[in-house]
Order: sequence, then structure tokens, then C-alpha cells
Amino acid sequence: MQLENIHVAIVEDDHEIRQTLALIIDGTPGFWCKHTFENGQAALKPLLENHVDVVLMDIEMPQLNGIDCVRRLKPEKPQVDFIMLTIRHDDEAIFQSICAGASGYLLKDTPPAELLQSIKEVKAGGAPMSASIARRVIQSFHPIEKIAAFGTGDRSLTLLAQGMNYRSVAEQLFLSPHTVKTHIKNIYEKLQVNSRAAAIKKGIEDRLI
Amino acid sequence: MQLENIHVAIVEDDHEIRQTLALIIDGTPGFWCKHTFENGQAALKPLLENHVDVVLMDIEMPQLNGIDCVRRLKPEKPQVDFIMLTIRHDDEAIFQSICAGASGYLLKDTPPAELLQSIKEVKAGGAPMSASIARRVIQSFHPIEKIAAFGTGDRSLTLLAQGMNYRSVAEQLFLSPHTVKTHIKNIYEKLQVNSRAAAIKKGIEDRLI
DNA sequence: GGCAAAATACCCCATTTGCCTGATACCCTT
DNA sequence: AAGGGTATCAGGCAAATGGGGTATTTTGCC
Repeated sequence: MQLENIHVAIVEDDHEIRQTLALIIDGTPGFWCKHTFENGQAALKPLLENHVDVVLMDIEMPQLNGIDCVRRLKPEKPQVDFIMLTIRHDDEAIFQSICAGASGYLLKDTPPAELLQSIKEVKAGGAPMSASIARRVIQSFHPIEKIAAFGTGDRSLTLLAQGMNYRSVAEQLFLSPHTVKTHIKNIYEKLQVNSRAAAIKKGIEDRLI
Repeated sequence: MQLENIHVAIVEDDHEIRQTLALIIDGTPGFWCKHTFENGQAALKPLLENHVDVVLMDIEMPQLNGIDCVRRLKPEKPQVDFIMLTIRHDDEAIFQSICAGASGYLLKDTPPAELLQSIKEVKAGGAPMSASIARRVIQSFHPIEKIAAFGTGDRSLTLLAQGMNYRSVAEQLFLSPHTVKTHIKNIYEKLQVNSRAAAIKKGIEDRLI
């Protein structure tokens, strides 16, 4: 496939895991474990100054955790692909990692063959994820059960979010501006906000819009 | 692995592809192609009334496209896993499919072995995606290059989205309300909107907030 | 049929917003 | 030195918003 080795770095605080991963990678043709670091802080400078293709990144580490490490490195080295390699499978870890710039997310029980495949895959423009992680990511797009399900009002909110004012929304929905106002008032109460701005933010977060 | 066959349905308007897929699935132990349909409309009733585990769904089909078909079936049959199987790889198709309720997204050049593996994977709670699709999904979480990168203003927008008014934002950022006003005006221009509501929606969509 | 909830509509009024004009200053690049 | 971009601050003004009411009609449900 690729003519040159894929240069890999490992950031992982557990000595044994770090060594094992390095052995797996170095022991496979086409892969070269160029660096290993025992926490995020130690990885920052070397990874900024040296080129690697893929970084395997643990999350829970002393001094600087993997998510923050990615957050700081990715903007500076956008061509580097970061794969989180962690036991954490909670939404917070997953989505913070992805938002920080990770291009892959594997659980630590990933078998060596799949790990190596994932490294190749991310380098080829993919986004390798453990099956359960991928499902979580996909599910994050699925609509939530509409909280308390307000009736006509939700349409109003959608239109407001598009920049319309009471009058325009009223025309669109064939209602009086007064009515729209009443609806919006009710929506504010249900969403526990008191401004259009906050309502729209909450509405989007809760997938009502 | 599983004691019983995985029951699969195929919704695909191209006769040849449909037959080929059916042959692949029926020819593999552990899989059973229970139904095939030539468009979304034809699939609706049978899929509501009969149980299948996984549906392979094309997108572009006459009468009822695959995305709308999933949108209508998934809420009624949440336990069914839908895998889009299409040549389309544009963002609109990808994200509309996922939002409609698809749990997987494969391109039509997926080799048979990988297709079968994906069916098993989705049934096991995964979310099989072609590599390039997965990357798109992941990238959708990444912050956009700040359009024209407004400097201080973006902070203002974030605070406005939390329901603050000019005065509160000004206090928070140690600025004059006038300054905040100016910033917001500039942001509106850059986002091509003219109301706070639309700005927040666009800001969230573009991941500036 | 009857009741409760939602939807519809209207009023007043203080506050806020969006837009206009203008200004000063700083940091770039040319 | 000149120009462009950004950040800062200011006053004025028409329009929109948010909050407090009240009241009628429609709807869904028992």
C-alpha cells in the first residue's frame, strides 16, 4: 500500500501498555513507533517539533490529559491524525475528544490486528471507531423525545430561529402576531429561558428545532 | 455467533444490484434475505407488518427515496437497524440519512465481505460506515475555520446565546455596551443575518459557539 | 355532554434591539 | 506614509421584544 512506514507516536501513562503497543507497532512491517510519551505534557513539545502520521492517545493521564493534549496539538498540526485509545466510553469523553480534534476513537480492548488496521484507515482518510463508539456518535444525531411536546408553538420557534419576527411568523402560520407572542411566551416557560437567544440555543441542543 | 439467521430486507430500485445483494446475503450462512423492494413506497407496509433485523436502503429511488423511507419507518420500528447503501457521499445525503434514523452508511463499492460484516456489526450495536463517511461524520464535530475569524466578537456571540443582553455581555467582557453592539453588528454581517435569532442558529450550525 | 387544556387573540409598557452616523486607536502590510 | 483591518467607544431613533395581564374559541378526553 504505502511505500513508507506510517510513523506512529504513543501517549500513554501505563508503562506496560505503552511498551506492548510499541512492540506491536514496531513489530509490524509498514509501521514505525517513532515516539512514546507517558503523559500529555511530555508529548506537547516533541509532537510539535517532529513529524508523525498518527498519534495513539490515552485519555486519563497525569499532568495533561489526552483530550486537552489533542485540543492543543491538532490546531497546530492539522495533518496529524489522533486516535484516542482509552477504556473510557462515556459520552463526555467521546464527544469532547472528537470536538478536540480526534479522528478516531478505539477502546483499549481493541485487538492488535484491528488497531493496526485502524491506523492504516485513519491515515487513508477514515475515522476508525470501536463499534459501540460509532453507534453513540450516530445516535447523537437522532432526535430526542420532545421534552413535554408543546404543540403549535414549536413551529413558531423554528421560524424564529430563521430570523423571522413575530409578524413574519404570524403571516407564515396564518396566525395573529399576538398569538405567536403567546406561544413564544409559553415556550420560554417550558424551556426555562427568558430570551429568544437562549430559547434557540436550548431548542437546538434539545433537538426541538 | 448468533443462533438464528439475521433477517435482512433490501430496498433498491436497480434490479441487478438488488438481485446480486440478495444472492450474496442468501448465499451466506447466518444471513437470510427476507424481502426485497424496488422503492421506498413499496417497502413501507411490508416492513411495518413484518419483522426484519436489518434493512439495506438505497437512497435514490422513484416514488419514495430511502431517506424519507427511513424517516417514516424508524420511529415505528426502532428495533430495526437501517443501513444506507448508496453511491451518494455528499453531506446532505449523509446527515439527512443519519438524522432520519439510519444506523449505518455504506457506499455501494463496499465489497461483499465487508457488507456482511457490517450487517453483523450493526446488529451487534455498532454503526458501520465506509471510512470516508465516518470521517465526514467526525469532521462535522470539528470547529470550522472561523469563516473570516472575527476576533473578540465570537465571545460575545457565545454569551448572547446564553440569554444575556448587551449590558450583561459588556459587563462580563469588561467592555462598553456600545462596543458589544458594534461587535454583534459585525458578526451579523459576517454570518449574513440580521437578527440575533438567526445569528445564533447559524453560529451553532457553523460550530462557532 | 361537560370539563380541562390548548390555541387563539388582544392590551399596556418598559426595555432591548438593530441600524445609522460618527470617532479614536492599534497593528499589519504595502 | 498610507491604507486596511480590527477593537474600542458614543449618541440617536424606529422597531421589536418580553412580561404582565385578560378573554374567547377550539380541541381532546373522560
